[in-house]
Amino acid sequence: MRLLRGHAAARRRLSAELQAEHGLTVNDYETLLALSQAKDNALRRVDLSERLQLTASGVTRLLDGLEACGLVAKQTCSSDARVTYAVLTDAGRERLTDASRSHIAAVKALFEERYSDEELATLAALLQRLPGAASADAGECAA
Amino acid sequence: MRLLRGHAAARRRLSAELQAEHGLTVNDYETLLALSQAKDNALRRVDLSERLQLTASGVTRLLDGLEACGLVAKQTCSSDARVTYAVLTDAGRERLTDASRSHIAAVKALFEERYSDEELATLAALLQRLPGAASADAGECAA
DNA sequence: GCCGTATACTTGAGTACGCAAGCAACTCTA
DNA sequence: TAGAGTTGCTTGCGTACTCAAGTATACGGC
Repeated sequence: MRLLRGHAAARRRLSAELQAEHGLTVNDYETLLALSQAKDNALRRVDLSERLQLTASGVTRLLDGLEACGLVAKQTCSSDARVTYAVLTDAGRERLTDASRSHIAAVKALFEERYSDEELATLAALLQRLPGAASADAGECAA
Repeated sequence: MRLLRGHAAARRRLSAELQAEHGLTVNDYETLLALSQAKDNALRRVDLSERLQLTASGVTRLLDGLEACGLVAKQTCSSDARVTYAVLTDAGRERLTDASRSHIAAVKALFEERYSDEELATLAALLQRLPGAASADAGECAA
């Protein structure tokens, strides 16, 4: 547990940068990223909660915020009236692009400050096995 | 970032177990553990916040709870009137001992579920370099 | 076609933090 | 020894979650 504790500090640091420069939290950012990578730029709330490792209610409120900012929009599902998709708006895509540059650089810096390329690869391979770690990692420089 | 996301899930799982069985959060547990390892079973709030990677206010409120339960007590510092030590009470030590058995087993299980001994060692060595990761790890089976 | 169960989502209440601001005690400078 | 800065800690307020409970829709068996 203690070994994983640095995570909180790292995350906070990245979140603060993202917040200050683009008005996004890490979860906001990753939501936009997930949507940008998804088919039709849309995802069900359930799938987002899986990906972000949040509960359904967490996702509801996260999206509330992003919807209020106009970065994502709701969209109903024609085949299942229970689901509402979150879709990336143009504003959302734009914000993501803006944020990506500095965020990716920040993540890279954080890790390269401490690890060699080889070590990073090892870390990535191992951490991938923790519960909830997703597989692909494009757009986030393998971190 | 995504690679570290499993951390949240793992932590939640451990915290839930600890909570259900012993009425402690992970931070409660680690506070007791830190005190038990400290000289005279006492630590300054500042040192706890460093070790737990919390802000000073977080520590204040964390200790509020533990003090209310009688697991730690306040103690003034003779040489510096600003500092108040947190000291482990007998009840606190007892609770820690109780909780340790199942918690250590749970942590062990969580990691061994996913990693070999060798991989664990590698992981430990690498993660130790993240900001805020402490060095020694006795009493927590290297996780 | 109806009933039980499962799924998708929202809402209310509670919690564990962080940040900013404040106070008191210490230390350094001159 | 007076001020200026620093350090240790607490408090008020905001936020991002969680869990439990509720609603609405879907779907399988009979």
